[in-house]
Amino acid sequence: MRVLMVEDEVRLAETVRRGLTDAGFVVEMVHNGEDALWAATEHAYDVIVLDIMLPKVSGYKVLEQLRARGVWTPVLMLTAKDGEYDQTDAFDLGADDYLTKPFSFLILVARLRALIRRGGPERPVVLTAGDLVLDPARKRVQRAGQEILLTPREYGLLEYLMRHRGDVVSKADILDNVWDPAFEGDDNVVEVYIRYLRRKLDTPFDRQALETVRGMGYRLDEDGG
Amino acid sequence: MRVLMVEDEVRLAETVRRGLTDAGFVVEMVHNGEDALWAATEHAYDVIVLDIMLPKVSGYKVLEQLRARGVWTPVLMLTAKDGEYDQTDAFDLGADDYLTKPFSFLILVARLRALIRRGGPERPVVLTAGDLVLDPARKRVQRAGQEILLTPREYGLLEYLMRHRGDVVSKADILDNVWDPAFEGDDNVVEVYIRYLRRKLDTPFDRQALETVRGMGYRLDEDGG
DNA sequence: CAGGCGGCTGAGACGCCGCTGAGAGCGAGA
DNA sequence: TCTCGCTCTCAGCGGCGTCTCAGCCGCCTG
Repeated sequence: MRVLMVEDEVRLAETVRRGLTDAGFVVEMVHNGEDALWAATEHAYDVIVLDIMLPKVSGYKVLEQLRARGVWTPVLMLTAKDGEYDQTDAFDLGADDYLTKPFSFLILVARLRALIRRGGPERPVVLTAGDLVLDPARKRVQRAGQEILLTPREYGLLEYLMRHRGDVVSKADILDNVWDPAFEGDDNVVEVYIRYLRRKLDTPFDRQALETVRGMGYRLDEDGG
Repeated sequence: MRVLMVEDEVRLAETVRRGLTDAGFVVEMVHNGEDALWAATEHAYDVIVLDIMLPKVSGYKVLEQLRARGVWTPVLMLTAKDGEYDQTDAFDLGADDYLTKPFSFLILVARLRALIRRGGPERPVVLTAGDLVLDPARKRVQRAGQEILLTPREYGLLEYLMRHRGDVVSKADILDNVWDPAFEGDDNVVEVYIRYLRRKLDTPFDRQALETVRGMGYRLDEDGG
């Protein structure tokens, strides 16, 4: 279970490394495209985790080079929501699977296992929390099997919360990741949209998935409340 | 498991050959269309991997010739995203399956296995959504058994929607994939053509297959509305 | 017990999104 | 050359979605 991790954000890299190690992977870490190319050609890995945004050589270039050199190790690519290759499906770049930042660590592990086990890609799956189901591809949300109609902003907020289900996320985090980065308005919008979600997801079902953690932010219950 | 590989890019050809050999295939390699024709008519292969961009005789011509000569070996075609046959679905050229470069090696192997095993393409030949039927080979569309006449642009849009039926596709996605990549105009064209399709497919039958998902895009109902 | 702060809520203004009809431009065919 | 069909542009509109605002509630602290 040897993993090559290519990621330049040191903080993120470190936490992921620790997590993967705990999960039983042997992790090799490099921080730029050049080292990645060298490591991947020199050693044999079961899977490569490749950030698309890298200094010097972009992740995409690395992948291209690897394939050109006959290295066919499965590659899971990390893409940023607002990055240069924003809209592009990472499959188009020849990756075997991909995740969009920010991503759930558990999902990362599951995907890596799937890549190693099946030697094949797995389409991004649906996110669940109890009887709450969100399908990113279809932009659909269900609670207890019943379809819930959301506006784009509501959907974006819920997707973010579900990708971090169980975690407390601050209003600042939410604003950074769900709203336009240039958004300059008040935190209050988040409160308003949390309310909208509660009206559609919690109240009608007499449940409480969206929990307020006073002074800290919000948490989406892993079991759907 | 005999594979005939037709590819002129020597680097790529070599690495793929090595990979396929490792995967247990017996690989025969030729580098141009003439040799491909000769080899394919002279020997029996389980599957042919055919690059569309070839010196002398194009991959498309090779395929045409093969079929004309009664060689029905399954063909997996390799297409480039920006190539001459750019927008064209390789299915339209009579291929049994195709991959766009750059491609995942694992997917290539999976597709080849599928082609050999099932003796047919991975994807169904005719696309359906309820009583909506689209035949890519014949460029024909029917609703409830009744033929619908579409202009090329309308057809292209519908085919794209049907290949992604059930998913929400954004206007940007549509523009990228149905319109000329260099198209610089307004999103509004998409709205206009959605309207045209609705007039022909939905209104006369009092149905609604084409759903607007405000702020996100459009979705073709899997059941035809 | 009082004050303050964080979060909740209802109402409402504004602007953007998508829809629509008309028509200009263009190429193919008569 | 004229006609016809297809593609795309444009501008007006209606309405939904987004966000602001002000007042209120309740928790926490001193």
